[in-house]
Amino acid sequence: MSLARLAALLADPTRAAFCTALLDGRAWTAGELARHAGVAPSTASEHLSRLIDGGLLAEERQGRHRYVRLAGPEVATLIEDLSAFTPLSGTPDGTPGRTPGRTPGRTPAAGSPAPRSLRESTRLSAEARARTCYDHLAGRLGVTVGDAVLARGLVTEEDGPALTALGRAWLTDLGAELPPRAGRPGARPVVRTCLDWTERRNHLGGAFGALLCRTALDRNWVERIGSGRALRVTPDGERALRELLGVEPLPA
Amino acid sequence: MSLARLAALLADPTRAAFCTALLDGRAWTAGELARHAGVAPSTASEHLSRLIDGGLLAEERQGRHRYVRLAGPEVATLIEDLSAFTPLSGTPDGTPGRTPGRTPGRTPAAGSPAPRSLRESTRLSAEARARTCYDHLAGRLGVTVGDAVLARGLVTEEDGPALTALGRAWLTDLGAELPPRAGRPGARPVVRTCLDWTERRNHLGGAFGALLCRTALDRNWVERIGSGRALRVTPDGERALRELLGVEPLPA
DNA sequence: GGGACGGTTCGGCGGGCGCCGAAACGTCGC
DNA sequence: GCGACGTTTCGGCGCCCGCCGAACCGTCCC
Repeated sequence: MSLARLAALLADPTRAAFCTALLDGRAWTAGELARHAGVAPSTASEHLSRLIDGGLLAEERQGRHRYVRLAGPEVATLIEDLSAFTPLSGTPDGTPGRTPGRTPGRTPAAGSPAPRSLRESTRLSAEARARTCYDHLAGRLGVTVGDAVLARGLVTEEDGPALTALGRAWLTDLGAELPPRAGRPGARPVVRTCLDWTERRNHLGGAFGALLCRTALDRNWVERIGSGRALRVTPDGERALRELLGVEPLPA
Repeated sequence: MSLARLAALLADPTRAAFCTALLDGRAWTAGELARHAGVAPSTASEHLSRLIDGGLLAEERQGRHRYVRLAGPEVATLIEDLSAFTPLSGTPDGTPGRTPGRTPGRTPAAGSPAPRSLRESTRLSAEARARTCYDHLAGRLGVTVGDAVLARGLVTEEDGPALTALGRAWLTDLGAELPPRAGRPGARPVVRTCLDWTERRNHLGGAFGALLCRTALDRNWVERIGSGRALRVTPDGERALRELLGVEPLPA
């Protein structure tokens, strides 16, 4: 596959919307994505097949459902990198911001294009507070954690972001382990900064960021609310944040 | 600009070919690019305008020439990242590998599509030996230098590639200076590994890689040959390589 | 000044592709 | 078994866009 073919996969507004939505790291059904992007199910089906063929998405069939998710962290990184390049990417709420007047019946103006399970405003404020960004933490929670690991010297930003010896010890104490090849050239970097859409500041990505998020979910420090990417910090989570990172209750 | 619009800029084989060619870090004229891609000058002109509007390319007009180059290192990184994603990108010689039979008269089969100043085979072997990759060194020279800085401990790959204290001292001795903001989040990383097309191994990119390349050109350790990206190591350069990095004369 | 040359603008053409609706298929639940 | 539902396949439509050649403009050089 050539560079042009790869880019062409992302060059369609509908497919781009799919990928952006899937950046939350979860598996969506074909129908959900179709409603989200405001296209017919048949259209969505074709787009998904192309994205899967191209290796950007992975599918998992369950009964009459077709679940689909990003093929891996590299894909998420790629899409983030591309998105970071768009000077004024979309509206503040994260909607991709479709070009007006492409095809009749596709303007997202009247009514929310795809009501999900939480009411729109509730969902947005919940996501601004805490959410997943592919496989790590984002929103105010994300940048708060990012600031904390930096302030406590677990991560340094000298010569590019990296985990310190202190950070490695901290992980060991925590009982969490990085994948063996993390950080090796070609493999996933240990620490990556990822621009946060809502906060307009960096939060923590990479293998370390993913490990933190997974640990937090495993130990029930955070839990999913609704069907989207929004998270809630549990009481256990608040305690862990305070004890492990010196983070206060968390800004509401 | 949305993600889709950005991707659309790279989604055309001709525009992709332009960007790939410009990855050598030099400024090309519109006509050179047109011949290189095998399209009419008028077609190239339109493509260039779109790429410039999109912020991927920068132009510099000189007399009746329109020189054009990548807008910055971020663009080069972006294109490299995307290229790294294509499993079997192009033919071994680095030609983008156009999809066959798109439009009559565009098949690159018969004859070299755009003879540049060196004969094709000469050019290819020269480029395999030493060339620029955007603004840093590539080819056998590039990976050799990359290996050397790693072996001498100037760069480490623990927790992601980074310059060591030894490396900083080495730079100071050399009288070379990194840009002040290099490595800060959002700015250009100090050390980046970049997959070498010909060697299929990593060479040195990032601000450090660019600094080395610029220094080498400034001090006449390497010089351009031909009008392409190929480089030749000068006698001064061989001496510098030996004394500064312990690299032997350089594989022919 | 005049011719050569690089680049641009404009019309016009053709193909690709994204869209939909209708019909069909498979699964699930009653 | 039957209807509901999620998904897919197929035809058909319309637009977008990449291509070219012709004409034109500005620069360079003799």
